[in-house]
Amino acid sequence: MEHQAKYQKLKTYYFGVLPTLTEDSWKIFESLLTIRTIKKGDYLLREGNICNHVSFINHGLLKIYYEVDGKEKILAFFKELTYCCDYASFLMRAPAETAVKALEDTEVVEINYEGLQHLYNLVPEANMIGRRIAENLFIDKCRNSSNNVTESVESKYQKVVTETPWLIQRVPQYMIASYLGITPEALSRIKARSSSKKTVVAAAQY
Amino acid sequence: MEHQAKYQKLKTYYFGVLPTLTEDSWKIFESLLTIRTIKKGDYLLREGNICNHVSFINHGLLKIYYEVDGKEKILAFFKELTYCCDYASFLMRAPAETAVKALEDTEVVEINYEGLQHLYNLVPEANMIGRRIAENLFIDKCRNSSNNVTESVESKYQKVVTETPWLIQRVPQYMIASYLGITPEALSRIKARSSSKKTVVAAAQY
DNA sequence: TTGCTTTATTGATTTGGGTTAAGGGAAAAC
DNA sequence: GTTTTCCCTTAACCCAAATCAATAAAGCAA
Repeated sequence: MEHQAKYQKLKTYYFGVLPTLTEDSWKIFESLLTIRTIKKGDYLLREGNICNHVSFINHGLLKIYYEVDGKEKILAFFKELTYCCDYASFLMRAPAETAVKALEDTEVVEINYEGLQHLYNLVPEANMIGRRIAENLFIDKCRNSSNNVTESVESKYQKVVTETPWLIQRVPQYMIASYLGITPEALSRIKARSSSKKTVVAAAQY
Repeated sequence: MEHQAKYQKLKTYYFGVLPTLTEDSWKIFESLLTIRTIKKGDYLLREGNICNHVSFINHGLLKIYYEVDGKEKILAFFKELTYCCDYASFLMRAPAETAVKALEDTEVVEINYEGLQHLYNLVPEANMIGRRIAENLFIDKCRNSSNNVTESVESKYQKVVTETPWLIQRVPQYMIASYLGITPEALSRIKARSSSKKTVVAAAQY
C-alpha cells in the first residue's frame, strides 16, 4: 500500500517518542490519518478559521504568524519531522488568531479533531499522546517566552544563528527579523554592529 | 478526617473539569496528595531547583518570575483555586529558571512528580488529567504571548484592570508593571496619560 | 506621635528600535 | 540578456520606554 510509506515517518517518530505504544493502537491511529500537500505560498490555516487538524510534516517548511496592522508577526517556524498546529484554536474549537503558510512545498500527515477524540475514546493510552503533544508544545512555548523576557534581541539572534542554522539557510532575513520581534532594518543594524564588534576584537589580536 | 476538608476544594475542582473521573480514581489520587503552607514572602520554588510538585492553591496568592540582572520579571500570578507550577521544569526534570514566591500567606495541595507518574501508571485515564493540565497551561501561555505580540502596553494594562481587577487590589503597582514588561515609572506615566485623556473626554461633554 | 520603609509620581536625559526614504545587488521572469 | 521583483543595507529623524534622580505619599513599627 502506498499509504504505509507516507505514514512511515510519523510512525517512526511516535514509536521513538512513545515506545510503549502497541502496534494495534498504531493501526487505529493510522486509519484516522490523511495526507495533504501545500504549495509554497499557500495556507495550511487561515486566520479566523478553526484549526481542525494536527499536522505532522513529512517534508517542507511552514510559518505560523499573526497579522497585526497589515504586518506579519511570526511566532514560529515548523520544518519536516515536527508537528504543526494552532493547538490553542484546535483545543478550544475557536477561530484561529494566527495563519499558517507554507514557505516551501510541503507535505503533511494529518489527524482531525473528531479523529483525535475518537482515538482518545477508543485507545485510552492515546491520552498519553495528547498529553505529550500538549506538554511538548508547552515546553517549547516556555522556552520561547523565557527567551523573549530574559534575553536581548542581539543574543536572541545569536541563538538563532547557532541553534537553528537551517533557519538562516531556508528563510529570508526579514522573516527572521519578524520572528525576533523587530523590523528588517533593525536586524540589519544589529548584524552590522556585531560584525564590526568582531572585527575590532580580531584587530585587537595584533 | 481532617484531610478530607483540606482536599475538598481540589476534589470539587477536578470533578468540575473532568466529570468522567471515577470516585475510585479520586481515592488513589487523594492518597498521593500532601498539604503545604507558605508564609508571605517565602518561596514555593527557588530558581535552580527542579520543580517537583504541581500545587493546587487552597488559598493565597503566588507570583512566578525570572530574575534578570537583579530585576524581577513577573510571568504570572496564581490565586486560590488554580494550580501553580513551573511545569516546564517539572516535566523536563530540569532546574527551574524561575522562582515562585508567596505574596500572601498561602496553602497548597500538592502531588509530586513520582506520585503523578504513579497515578498515570495506576490509572491510565489519569493521562487525561495530565493532558488537560498541559493543554490548559498551553492555552494560557498562547493567550499571554498573543497579547504580548499584538497589543500595546496601554491596552494590556486596560485588560488587566477590566479582566483581573482582583490583581489590582491585591498586588502593588510595581509588580503589575513588571508583569506588563515595563518599569514602574513607565506604568505610572501610562496611567497619568490615560486618566488625563479621560478628563479631556469628560470635559468635552460640556 | 515620630520616624522608617515601601510604594508611587514626576522630571530630565539617554537610547534602542521604528519609520521613512534611497540605493544596490541578486535572483527570477520575460 | 535585459528587466523586474525581491531582499538587504544604510542614513536621518522620531518616539516610547529605560535610566537616573528627586520628591511625595502611605503604611507600619516603635
